[in-house]
Amino acid sequence: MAIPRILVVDDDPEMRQMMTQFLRRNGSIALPASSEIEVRSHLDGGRVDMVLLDVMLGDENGLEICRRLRVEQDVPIIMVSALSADHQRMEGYAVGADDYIAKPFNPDLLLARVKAVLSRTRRSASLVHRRNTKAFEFNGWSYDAKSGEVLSPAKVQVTLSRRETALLQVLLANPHIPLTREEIAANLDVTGEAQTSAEASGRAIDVLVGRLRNKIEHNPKDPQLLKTERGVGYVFAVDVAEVEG
Amino acid sequence: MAIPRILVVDDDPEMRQMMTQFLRRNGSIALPASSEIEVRSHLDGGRVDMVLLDVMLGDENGLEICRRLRVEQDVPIIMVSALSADHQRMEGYAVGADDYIAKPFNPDLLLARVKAVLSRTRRSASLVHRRNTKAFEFNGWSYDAKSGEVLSPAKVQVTLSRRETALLQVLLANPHIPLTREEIAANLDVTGEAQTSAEASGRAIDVLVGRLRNKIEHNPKDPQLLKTERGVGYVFAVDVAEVEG
DNA sequence: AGTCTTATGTAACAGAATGCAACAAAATCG
DNA sequence: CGATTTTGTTGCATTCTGTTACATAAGACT
Repeated sequence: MAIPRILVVDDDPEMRQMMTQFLRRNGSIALPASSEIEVRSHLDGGRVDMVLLDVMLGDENGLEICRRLRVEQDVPIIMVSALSADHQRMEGYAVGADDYIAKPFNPDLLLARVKAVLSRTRRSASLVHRRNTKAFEFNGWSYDAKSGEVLSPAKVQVTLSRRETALLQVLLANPHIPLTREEIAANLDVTGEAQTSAEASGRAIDVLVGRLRNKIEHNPKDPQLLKTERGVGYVFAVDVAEVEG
Repeated sequence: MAIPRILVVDDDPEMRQMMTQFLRRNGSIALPASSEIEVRSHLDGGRVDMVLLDVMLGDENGLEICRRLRVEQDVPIIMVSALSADHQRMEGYAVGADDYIAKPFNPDLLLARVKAVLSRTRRSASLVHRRNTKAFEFNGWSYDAKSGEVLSPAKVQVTLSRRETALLQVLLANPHIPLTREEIAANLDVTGEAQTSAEASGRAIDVLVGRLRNKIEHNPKDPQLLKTERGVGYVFAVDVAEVEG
């Protein structure tokens, strides 16, 4: 599965930030939210693999939200709360939560539970869904995201390093959109452990771009695909077609 | 679903009796067991919807049993233990338990959790035929967890060492998820002993990975299955299908 | 145009991560 | 116990990636 996307719902900004940051450091994409409206907009809009839901949300009630979501959607929910008395926990399970964690919690324990719930979801999903592999085509080139294979228009296989592959993926996801070096760097790290995206010298991306150009541009000195936007960053300047893998 | 059949595994007769009676009073069929052998005979023989597994079983280790069952069978497991410290709980989740309950517990809470896990299982499994034994297929290869047999796409049997088998199991359980060396090592051991898993040289996993590659990769120099995530660890980069065992 | 300033390209280097062969230690088996 | 297999350790080769320094290109301003 791809990187898990976790919706963190808490009305206390400090708590919310703590949790999102921790999850991000441990390889998830954490989406902050503080109200039912925000939760719904996320669930309607993009993919969300799990919801961490605080029980007390100011004037809203987490248990109530959980109950409603359970009826409408099939997304795993872990309740988080300062109320740890047994009957409180049972209420959590009663409204259909997949797990219930008492605050304050050990972050590693939270992570363990998140993983447990996710792997359960994954386990069952693998039996039903079929992962459709993605492949891309651009200007005669093709890139198979599954195998990581890159084929030139002449069907010659080109080997990209890990970082070069990541860059290509970022570009393919954003064709015709100029990206700053910061944006590129931020999106490159999404693989596994998110590093501190503190780019020391700032030129790393330039060099990386140069290396990718050497591999996929017909004439690296006069790039047709990966163009420079002076003063801004770089653009992938051709159309990208997404095809079945 | 019919009345749930729950396997209660505890070597303390008093505890076992208390739990089975409580579960029976609350509408389940409770099957007592006190050792891994008994567990297996039940799982092989009749239908079992869930296992309540004590962590300390005299000279046997509940965590170890859990880990083995997880690989071979697809039955929900709730660990039960007097050890409630956070890291103990994490160990429980780490070996794949669906939940972890500390003794002494409120019987009603136990019931709530049992119901939660069961409803989860029901939700996901209702559409598919329920199977007990596990076998896997990936890229033409097959692995039968029960017999430990590995067959190449050409149906040639390959012999893996114990450690190589363990590594393969860890990978099959986490396809497409980058695993750090620490995560791999932790999941390889779980001998129940000190979870310190102090990897002395840290390179043991690298070598192990290399050895497995030599056996299951078409071209070990250019791995298609067991790929390196530089700076992170390793990934099993193909889809894994669980098939009838 | 000519010059200055800044941004980008890139070769060379360095440090780190990984692959791997060879050896050593440990476990297994008879 | 010795023979065999498995597993961990070590050292070196290779690959990858960021940094640096300098070359080149693009504007900006006289």
